Amino acid sequence: MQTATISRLHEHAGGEVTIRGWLSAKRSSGKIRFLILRDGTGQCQCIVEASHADAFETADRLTLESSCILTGTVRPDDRAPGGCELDVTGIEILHIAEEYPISRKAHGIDFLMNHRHLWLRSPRQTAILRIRHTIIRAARGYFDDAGFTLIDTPILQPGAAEGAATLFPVDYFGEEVYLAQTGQLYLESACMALGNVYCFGPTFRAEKSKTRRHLTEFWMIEPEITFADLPVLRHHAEQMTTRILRDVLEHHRDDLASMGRDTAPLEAITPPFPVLTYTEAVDLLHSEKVRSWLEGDLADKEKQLAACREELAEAVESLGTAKKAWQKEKAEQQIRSLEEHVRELETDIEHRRHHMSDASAFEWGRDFGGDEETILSRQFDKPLFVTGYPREVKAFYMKRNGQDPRVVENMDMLAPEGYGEVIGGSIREDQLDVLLERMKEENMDPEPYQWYLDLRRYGSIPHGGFGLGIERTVSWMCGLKHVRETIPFPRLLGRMTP
RNA sequence: UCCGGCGUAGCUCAAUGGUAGAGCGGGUGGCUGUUAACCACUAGGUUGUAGGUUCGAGCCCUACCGCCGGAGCCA
Repeated sequence: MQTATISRLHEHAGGEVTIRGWLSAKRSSGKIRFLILRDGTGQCQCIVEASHADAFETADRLTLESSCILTGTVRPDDRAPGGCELDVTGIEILHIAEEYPISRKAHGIDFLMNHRHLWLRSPRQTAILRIRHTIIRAARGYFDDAGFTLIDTPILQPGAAEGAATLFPVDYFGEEVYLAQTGQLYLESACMALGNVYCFGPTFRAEKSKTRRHLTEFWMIEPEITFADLPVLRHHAEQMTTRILRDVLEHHRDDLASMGRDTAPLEAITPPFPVLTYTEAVDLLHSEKVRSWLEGDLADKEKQLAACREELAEAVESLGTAKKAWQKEKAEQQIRSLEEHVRELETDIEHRRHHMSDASAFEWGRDFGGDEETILSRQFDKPLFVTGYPREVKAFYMKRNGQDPRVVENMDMLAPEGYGEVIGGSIREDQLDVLLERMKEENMDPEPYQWYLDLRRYGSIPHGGFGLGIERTVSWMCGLKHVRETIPFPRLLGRMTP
């Protein structure tokens, strides 16, 4: 007797095997029972006929999410979702589950988040988490293959690398320290020892942001590259992104399809990616091209809204003709989701009206907000690099541009389809006096940074790096509306459990 | 922090200021190929909390709590 995983069940066609897992669904019809077993590798429909009296009786005792061991014969069958079925001859119960709170019907987000530990078992969530794994492996694989050394940077840190207002304080034996918001400063040190390095770990931001793009705890992969200039940084960002796209598309066709992700926009992405300087981006925002695009986009949305309202009217009508209670319920559910869609489109349209005035009125020197990012990235069907932001809106360690001292040598990479910033990076300021001057401008006390400044005292070199936000990347690849589904246990403003 | 919306059965939601309901899920029974199966029966409620208005409040008013959406903030 062989034990098999569901994903490899087809290899045992005709043979007798044992599979172990959880009951994810059960249907019955007279003298036949259909058990859908889930084992983490896949789902399999298992048939129990009354002729196997023991198994048949046991099948009736299984509740949703009960764990069990099934023995039976593997039979390829087109009627089965996975292509294979198991004709069950024996059932061993491991545990009879209590009434499972998550049904196959609709649930609200609050309920699902409160049951995140169980919600993870649903097919959509497992698909997302598998893709997350592939993205992390691809990103790390890219740097591993390119000869980078993995460096683990500390999570407990004495001070701020970015704005101090967004740090989580921790009581460290009576001293206030902070959770890391980047590994960068430490990574720069390691870079001077080992050459090209990268870190991968959690980072923490105490921003009171309640948006679909923010978590208070999220994961970043950050390379730091010796003797680099901006084109080198962009090259690595581009190649890493391409590698991630390739691996996700190669290994997750089914997962992406199961969550309704249209892969065409992902497949269309090939290097090179477009590049704009900040100044060019501001000009683009002011341009006739963007103005007419915004108008066209607004018209599109209004058309969608009209269509959606029409659909809503039809749904209301079908509610009137529904006979069965469940048909009525279904129609009501459809109406609710359409109403939600209408509301979404209405706020979208309102935002776009603001966009039009905001874009033309955008002043050089301001940082781009979500709106500007969205407009810019929507002009391209590939990720967009924006480089050379004004010094004032960027961090102290970014290298000043030699030709134009108003801007720094930085880059953001904005994902297409409105997903916004997924990568931020820069060349680091490598001159001690310039760095000190910059810290003074920011009212920073150089004392706690002496160790960091040492890197500019003992063999300073040009170098730079960037950070890729894992959750935003997962959200983009999966086509999700919110990053809360991209991490197993999201930490959000006002949500800590489970 | 600000603006808006919501809070009713385990879940998703109904209910002109006038007897709290449906579907799903649970339970019981039926059906030999089901795909969110279906059919019948059944149990299940301090309407977020605390006040107020009213003959009467799930519904109106006030405060608070919670969640959602958006803004601000944000490598």
